[in-house]
Formats: sequence, C-alpha cells, structure tokens
Amino acid sequence: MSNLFEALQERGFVQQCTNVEQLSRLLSENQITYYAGFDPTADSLHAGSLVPIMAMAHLQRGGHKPIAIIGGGTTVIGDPTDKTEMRSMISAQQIEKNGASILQQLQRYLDLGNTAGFFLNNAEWLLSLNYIEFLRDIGKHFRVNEMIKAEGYRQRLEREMGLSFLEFNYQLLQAYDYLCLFQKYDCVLQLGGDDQWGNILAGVDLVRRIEGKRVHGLTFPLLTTAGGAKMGKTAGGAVWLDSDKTSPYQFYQYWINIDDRDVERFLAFFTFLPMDEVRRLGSLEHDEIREAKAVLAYQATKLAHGKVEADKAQETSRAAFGGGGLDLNAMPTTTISTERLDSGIPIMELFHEVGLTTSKSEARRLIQQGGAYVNEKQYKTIDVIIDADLLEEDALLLRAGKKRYHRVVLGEA
RNA sequence: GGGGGUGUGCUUGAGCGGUCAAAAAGGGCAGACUGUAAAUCUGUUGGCAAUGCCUACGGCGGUUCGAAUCCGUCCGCCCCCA
Repeated sequence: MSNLFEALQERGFVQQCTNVEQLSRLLSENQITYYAGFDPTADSLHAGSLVPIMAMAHLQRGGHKPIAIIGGGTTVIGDPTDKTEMRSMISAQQIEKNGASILQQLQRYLDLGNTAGFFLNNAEWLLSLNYIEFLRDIGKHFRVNEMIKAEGYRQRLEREMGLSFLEFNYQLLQAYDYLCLFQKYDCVLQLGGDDQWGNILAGVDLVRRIEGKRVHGLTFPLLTTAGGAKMGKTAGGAVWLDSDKTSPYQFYQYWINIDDRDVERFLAFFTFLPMDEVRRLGSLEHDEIREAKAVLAYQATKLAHGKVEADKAQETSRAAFGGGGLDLNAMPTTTISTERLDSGIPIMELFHEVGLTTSKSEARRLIQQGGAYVNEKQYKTIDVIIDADLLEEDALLLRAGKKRYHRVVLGEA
C-alpha cells in the first residue's frame, strides 16, 4: 500500500482532512477501519453517492476495512433540512427496506457483510438512547458557541434560514455514531461530503474528549458539473443506481452527455483507471474527447451494472449515434394492444402515454415545435392519428427531440 | 412575551382590487448550428374534453359583483426588544 492518501488526493477526493501527515502515515502503515454514512431516504442511491462509494472502494482495495452506515436512527426523526415541506416521516420498515436495497448497490463496489467490511444501521445504538444520560455523558462535551461556528450552521444562521433544535442536534448524534464505531470497531476515519465537515470534526473531538484518542476525518469536494448543476441530476430527475429507475442505457448516456470540461475529473472520480490513463484521456480534444467520454461511460456503467449491461448499453449507444441502426432491444418499450392501435391513437396521447412527455400539453408543444418523430418521420401537427398502417415490423419507433427514444410493440397490453 | 417585516410558478424575484396563468432573470424543453459537448441564435415553458374550462400566488375563514392584491386568524421564516 504505497501512499494511498496521495492517490486519493491525486484523484481529487480530498477536500478537507484533519491532518494530512498523520492520516497519510496511518493509511500506509496500518490497516484501519473507516466509515461513511448513507441516507436511507430513498430505496436507491444515485450518481452523487458515487463519490463516497468510490473513495471507500479505493481504500478497501488498499487493504482497509469499510463500514457503511445507514442513518436509520436519524432518518426516523425526519430530515428537517427541507423546511418547506412537512418533515417526511419515514417508517422504520421503509428505512429497513431502503437500507437493504442500498446495501445491495454498495456491494457492487465494496465487499461488505463479512470480515472485509460491513454494514450497520445507526438505529442500533441511537434508538435506545436515554435523553438525560445522553445529555450528561455526551452533551456536556459540546460547546454551543463552538458548534455555531461550523460552516453549515453559520450559513443557516446568517442566511434567512431557520435552524431547529432538532437539526442542531444532528451534529451530536453523528458525533456519537463516530464514538460508538470507534469503541466497538476501532474505527478511526470518517469520510463524507464537505458539508459534513463540521459533523465529522464534532465526532473527532468527541472521541478525543472521551477516549483520549486521535481519530481522523476526510471530506470530498461537493461535485457540480462544469455547467454548475448538481452532479447526477438530469431533467428527468436523479441518475439512480437502481436499474429499474435509471436503465443501464440511460446511465451510460448520462456519462456520455457530460460537459467536455468534466471528463478528466469524472474519470478520476468514477473509474479505477490509472491516473496516467485518466490524464491522457482528459487531454484529448475535439472529436477525440468523445472517445474519452465513451470510456468513462463504459467504466462507470460496468461498475454500477456489470460488464454484460455495460456492453449492451455501449452497443446500443453506438448503434443509435454511430450512424448504424438502433438497438431496439435496449430501448424502453411499451406494449399496446392490437385493437387499440387498429382504432387509432392520437399522436399526442401516444407520446404522453409512453412517458416521453409528462403531460399532453407538453406533448402538444413537442409536436408543434418539431421534436416528435414516429419511425424517424417528423410530425408537426397534433391531429395526426397513429394506427396500424404506420407499423414497421409490428412496432413503432417514437422519438422526442434528438435523443429520447421509445418503442411501441403490439401485444396483450 | 412585545414590536416590525415577510411567504408568489422548477428556482430567484416583480406584482396598481378587475386587462394576472401572473413582469423579469435563471433553469428546463424544442428548433437551427455542432462532436450524443460547450457557446450562440429562435421558439416554448400549470393542466385539460382548449377561441372555453379547471387548478395555482403559505393554511383556513371573511369583505367585495370581483382578491395574489383588503380584513381576521393560524403556520413558517427574518430583524429589533425582553
């Protein structure tokens, strides 16, 4: 394990860190246990979560032992950050279920569930806490005037944002997590997004105060795309790791479609390619950079969905955009009964029904603006009726805009 | 607890009691140009059985022929005082 820390740094994972020299030495001289938390608010992780996941994977490959935590204990309270909506209370069962799905996804990247690494729910120790004892044993170590200096809180206080006492306490709970993990598993490093820095430091402090031991924290930069958007978001919503929510093909396309300026950074973050290769690919220009994007897309898809799916997505993409025919098999498909088609379906309805537009009005606009195609023929009037006469090989190929395809086949709908 | 503000569409943010589905910008979508990129230009951007109807300006109630605009109340947020 030669200088794992530098490797992480080189790939761009390091934003802030408790102590560079100590951590660097710790990583190269010892086998340590480290952890990062994942929120079980949804039943799938999304592309944004890949940063911590990849960092954890690098460390595991370097011989260290990961613990993935899901915030079962904190999520039951509801996340107060989103103050515009009623706190969404998620049931314990839902969290349990979400956690299970998330675990499955993590296992594609990490070896969990045995001695090489494991997965815990912080509900295990948080739910049984006694308030008075907690205040006495843990609360006494926190100074409010220190806490409000933490960047996250300060911003909330300075801006026009509320900060509930509940939310203020997240820091204590998270710090307590760290303490428990240190005590039970000798965990000495916490990873997280840069917004977690304050909470991570709180944990580091707590361990020092109670156990007198020095533990570490490391944060990742919060990734945005060159366009300034949040990483992993598209018009259609988040890019999920769950293949039912975001198909491997869509996942692949997300990476293919990124901004040129993000290529090198993303290759470093989201693939395991050696940095020499990353830099070479990142320096390609003009047409060639598409090759770099293809590598990124393929590698990222392979990690998330496996080689078979990645190969399929790549073929589909090449076929669709490389000039050849389209790969119909990997395309989202809707089945419509023969009778319905025989009686004719208004084009607007069809586009809306298969999900290419979110409303019929949107379908109308799409059509009127020339973005609607059936079997690669443009239709610009909304009164077109699609019926069996338009079938080609018993199917219809719908297209919205340049890139979104949908196939309609006949069958028992 | 007292006083003063404020709450608008995906976001920021205008909005005289009628002409407000609501200015403007950003974002999104589509078209042109391209490299499945960026930049630029054009159009578009609540929904629907669509020259009309429904829903929407924090929640509820009221005044009015008529309210995002006035009043009451509740809730959230901000500032000052305690």
